[in-house]
Amino acid sequence: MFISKTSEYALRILTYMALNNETQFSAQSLYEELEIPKRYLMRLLTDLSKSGFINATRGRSGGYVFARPIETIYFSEIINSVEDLQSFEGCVLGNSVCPVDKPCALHHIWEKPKQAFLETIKTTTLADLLL
Amino acid sequence: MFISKTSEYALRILTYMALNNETQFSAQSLYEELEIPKRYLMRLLTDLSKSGFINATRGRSGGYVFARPIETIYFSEIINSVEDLQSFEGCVLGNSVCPVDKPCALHHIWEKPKQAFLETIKTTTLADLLL
DNA sequence: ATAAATTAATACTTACAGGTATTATATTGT
DNA sequence: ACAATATAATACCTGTAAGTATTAATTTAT
Ligand code: SF4
Ligand code: SF4
Repeated sequence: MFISKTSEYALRILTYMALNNETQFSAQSLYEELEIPKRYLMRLLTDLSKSGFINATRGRSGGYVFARPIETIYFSEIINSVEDLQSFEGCVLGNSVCPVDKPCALHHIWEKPKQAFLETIKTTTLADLLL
Repeated sequence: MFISKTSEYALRILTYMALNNETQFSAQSLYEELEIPKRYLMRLLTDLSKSGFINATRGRSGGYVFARPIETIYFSEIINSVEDLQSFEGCVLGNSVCPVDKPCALHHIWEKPKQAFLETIKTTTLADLLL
């Protein structure tokens, strides 16, 4: 598991586009490169457009370009736009409120890798791919 | 996301039992402590029993006890018994085979937190909770 | 023996993520 | 103007994880 399939798709799309930012991509061209079911890909693209990552232009020579500089687009934001990042924050055991007084041993055990994950996605932008 | 709800349940059950290993727990008593839908909990318990973590005894004063010393039960094994741990190993972008020649930048970015996560669950046992 | 208390097996239902289909809308080359 | 080529909106379908229901099997106290 880790992240949802839709998150994977969103990352795949935007990281691919980031390699040639400035360039305009059509849904068709993205479909040919990335292995994502076409209609689902198209729906996702309008979602990403609504989320403000990319701008869509319709019509004969339309397509998608980044709406913002890729230096400002964090992985956490991408993931959060298609699934709830909050679900990564909570208790490993899925307790919405911690049932014990002081943190159980499992809490500490999980804390390190969880923080490593969250830190990474919160501090890394699409631009970092090009380094 | 991170891990499935069923994994959360399995961990919640076994970590709770580990606090008083040797003790026998009935499904009823576990239901009263842990917040897991009763019937689902009961089915999970027989699954965990089949997986060899716990032994079930039926009948009037039946219940569940650990089938093995908790020093030998790794979190990875618990999770793997209810969902496929393999799905944590692969490419972040969900590519079954990596489409590029040499690791893309995202690969390195993800590698650290992923390894931290996998390392932890592979090296930690239920007994470590009691430390 | 019988009844009560437990787990086991099996099948069914529900909710939701993922995927598909259809129709509408916008842009542009001719 | 019109046809061609894009994206947008909306509704529907599907597969799977999660949850529920029913009945069977096992053990033990009385
Ligand atoms: S202390 Fe344990 S039970 Fe409480 S929130 Fe942390 S992991 Fe969950
Ligand atoms: S290099 Fe990039 S595309 Fe290839 S497996 Fe790693 S993350 Fe996936």
